[in-house]
Amino acid sequence: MPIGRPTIIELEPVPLADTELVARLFRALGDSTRLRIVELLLEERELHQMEIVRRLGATQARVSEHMACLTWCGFVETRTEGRKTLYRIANRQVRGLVERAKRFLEQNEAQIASCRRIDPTRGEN
Amino acid sequence: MPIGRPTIIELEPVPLADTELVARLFRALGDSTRLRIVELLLEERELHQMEIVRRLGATQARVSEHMACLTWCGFVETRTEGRKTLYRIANRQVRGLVERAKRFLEQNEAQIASCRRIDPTRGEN
DNA sequence: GCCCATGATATGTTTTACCGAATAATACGC
DNA sequence: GCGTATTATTCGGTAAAACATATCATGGGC
Repeated sequence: MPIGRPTIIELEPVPLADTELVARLFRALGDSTRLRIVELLLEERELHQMEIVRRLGATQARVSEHMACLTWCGFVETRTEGRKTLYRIANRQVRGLVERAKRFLEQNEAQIASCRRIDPTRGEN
Repeated sequence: MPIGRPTIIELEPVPLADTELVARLFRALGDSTRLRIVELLLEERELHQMEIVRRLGATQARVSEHMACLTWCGFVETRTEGRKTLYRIANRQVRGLVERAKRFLEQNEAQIASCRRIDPTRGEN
């Protein structure tokens, strides 16, 4: 390989990622608690768990489980410091996904808010 | 109101897309039946409902409901021709979202596949 | 060592929403 | 009009998964 500008990594021709897995990924971000955590971390760079608990006003157990999910799935990375576990967003793609969703929402906010299929009890706004 | 070019409706200055709504959007794509429909339409450009029913091997009622959801939320647009309703992807953003998700998945496939929090019965691969 | 702060896990309950089956509405051709 | 192809709706059952509560594990500071 010749020396020169960094090689542009050719993206594999999409290994046709099983649709079910893509759906799972969307579901991972489809819970509002998890998404609030992600947005918090996008703003704050790095937080430890109890701080997240405080900001969300959720129980510690709940946050712990969601952090495990987010970390396991690769959205978040951890680092230990003393007793604390510090969490941060794992890579740029996460922000990209969330921002794209927000941009889509700008044009479909009302529709999505009132879709009876998704959160039936709350629909009919 | 003066005569002339149609007024561009000013979108409200983004009511800071409530996180809950973003989560809802992700949930809309987080169902594998809906996502399969979306991917079908991304490939085929335009299909009517019974054709989708055939390809998915799902019941008509099920497809009908999911189409309603996708249309209502703005992922899909419809057009009537004779008795048939033709469906197509509403805009480029939809493809963008799905492709970004797939690209993310390329690096986290195994993790997401085995996340016990998301589809517990199927986990533990 | 003990204590306390932090985080993980286990259990039972409740909510969400997907699904199949049956039924209804609609529109077109005749 | 009648019959049929297409799409929509309703309802009961069920599975996924979020949640609260309680409990356990770990690691520092003293």
